[in-house]
Amino acid sequence: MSKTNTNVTENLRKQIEAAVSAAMEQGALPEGEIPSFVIEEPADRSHGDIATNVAMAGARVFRMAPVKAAQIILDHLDLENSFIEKCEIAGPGFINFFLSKRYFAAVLREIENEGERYGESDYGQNKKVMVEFVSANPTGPMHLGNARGGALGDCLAAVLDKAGYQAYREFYVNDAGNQIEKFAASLEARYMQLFDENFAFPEDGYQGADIIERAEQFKEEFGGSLTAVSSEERRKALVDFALPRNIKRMQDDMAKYKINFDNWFMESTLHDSGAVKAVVDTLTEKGLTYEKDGAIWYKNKDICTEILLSQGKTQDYIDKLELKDDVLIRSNGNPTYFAADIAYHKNKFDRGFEQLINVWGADHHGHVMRLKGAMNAIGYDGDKLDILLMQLVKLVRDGQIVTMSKRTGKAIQLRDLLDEVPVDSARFIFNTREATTQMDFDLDLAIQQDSQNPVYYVQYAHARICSILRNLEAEGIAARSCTEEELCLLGAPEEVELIHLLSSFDSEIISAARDYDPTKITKYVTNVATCFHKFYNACRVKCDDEKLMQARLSLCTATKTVIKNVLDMFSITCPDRM
RNA sequence: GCGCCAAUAGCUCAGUUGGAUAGAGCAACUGCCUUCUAAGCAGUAGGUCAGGGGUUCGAAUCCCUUUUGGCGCGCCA
Repeated sequence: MSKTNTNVTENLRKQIEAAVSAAMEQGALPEGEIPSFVIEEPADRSHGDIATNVAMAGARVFRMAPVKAAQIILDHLDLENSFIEKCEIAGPGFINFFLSKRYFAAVLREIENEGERYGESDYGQNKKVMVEFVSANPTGPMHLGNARGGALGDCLAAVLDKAGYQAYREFYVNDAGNQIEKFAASLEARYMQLFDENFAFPEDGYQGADIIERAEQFKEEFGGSLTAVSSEERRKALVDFALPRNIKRMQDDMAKYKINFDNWFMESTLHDSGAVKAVVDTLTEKGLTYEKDGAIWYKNKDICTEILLSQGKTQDYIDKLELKDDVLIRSNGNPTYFAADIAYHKNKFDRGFEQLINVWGADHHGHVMRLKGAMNAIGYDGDKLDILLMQLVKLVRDGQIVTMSKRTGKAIQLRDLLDEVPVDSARFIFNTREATTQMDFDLDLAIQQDSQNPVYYVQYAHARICSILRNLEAEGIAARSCTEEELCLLGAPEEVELIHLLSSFDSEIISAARDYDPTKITKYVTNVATCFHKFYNACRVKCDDEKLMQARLSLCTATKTVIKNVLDMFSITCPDRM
């Protein structure tokens, strides 16, 4: 909410509580706990600007019909010096409040004063939050799921910043471990096949065409020099050649997608520094590991059982989960991804982040509990690690679902998407569906540059406002600050609805930050655009009444500010004309 | 088998600390530009909120259950 809005709501809550207390003291209501109640904006404006269910929520305590209790509360309610000019009892016992026009004037003046800062709040108390997202394997090109994760993660971080957190964007590069071995073997096979087509390709190798391309690039630059050396040397040379190029390609793609990570964190640094080994030693010292079949195992079952019991789950429920222990160090001496991940998240906490958010594909959900548990096990707070699970995207083209597969090499890659779809469109559309829901990405629609594409609808509202301002300026009419009296001329339903919506901008931001859900903001700004278009059709800005015209110009400017603040926040262009 | 996520109009989806008559867009039909951008707006039509049970003043929303779909249960990541 705008500060104006917040103040009104908070004051009203206190005033209602005071009224209930007073009624109880005077014996008009039976003594008891003040019930918890809601203050909200009714869906239907004829029910007022603000409504509360206090009388219904307290029906049991008050021991009387909600409508009667509501009247008693109203009798004890002191609304002097507030923005509320009228209240009434309605329906099953709601109390509806009607705001005075002075309130709407105050909202518009606040937006004018705050400008590009409007929408910010100190909700996050400047806490350092890390959002880790995309973190695609550098063994191949990024896919459509990475595109969704990128848009969601980047915009989530933006929302957190706006809500008063210090958000930090990080990309974790898995440049070590098993998949790099596979990458090496695949590269080697593709390289050797350029000289001997019968050279065997590993069964579990990466089949993508990009591997062949890298092998060909190496051959172009260095010829067949690697055919004569040992397999070990050959693989190392190929990985040293291909990996930095793959990482560079991911960085280029992310830059094109307008995502700027604060840090690209290399998994290999955790192995090189001994951090992975150290964390395994820590767990061993705590008695949480054991050896079996030549490997070192982590007692995941014990740790998770303890956590689940503390959450009130039954032993029966836990037994059904069939929790398993996990390997930290393989019998061949190599640490697992899991071991590195524990070290990585320890490292994040050690860098001073108070809250960690990871955006993961839903296919990793089996990994969530064990990682949080491991954080607890090494003395950190697993509850400060939140995993946002994102359902995978289905790509639709010409009404047909296109299945994605790295192995077939036929999948649509993030790069293909960005070649075809405008960045604005991709960033916006990926933020129109909650992370938890499966999403069909309609490629034809996203490419379409017309009104069906939601981002154009919002941008159009902004361009329209700019056009109005331009036209009036050409006639020598400049927008100016208005007096409260002038702003109180705004009273049409379309004007009131729009102001209401504008006033709730920072509460929308806070709500999106709290729920880790940036899609709330794309929905919100779409709603702002709709309300503006309705206002535009119902009320002419340019008119004979100079004061009314200026008041409407103020409303236009305030709307422009909110739309621009949202689009800027999401790194989506905000054109002045279309 | 066990677990996680989902199911709302013909299609794509909104709709949470439980609230008043369940909403948009697309598709169909009807209107609104000699005045600020028609990439817009207004209206008509379209519903067993997957089925069933429960909790209570009140359920799309919370609980149980059935069905359907996606995902996961590795010395992969």
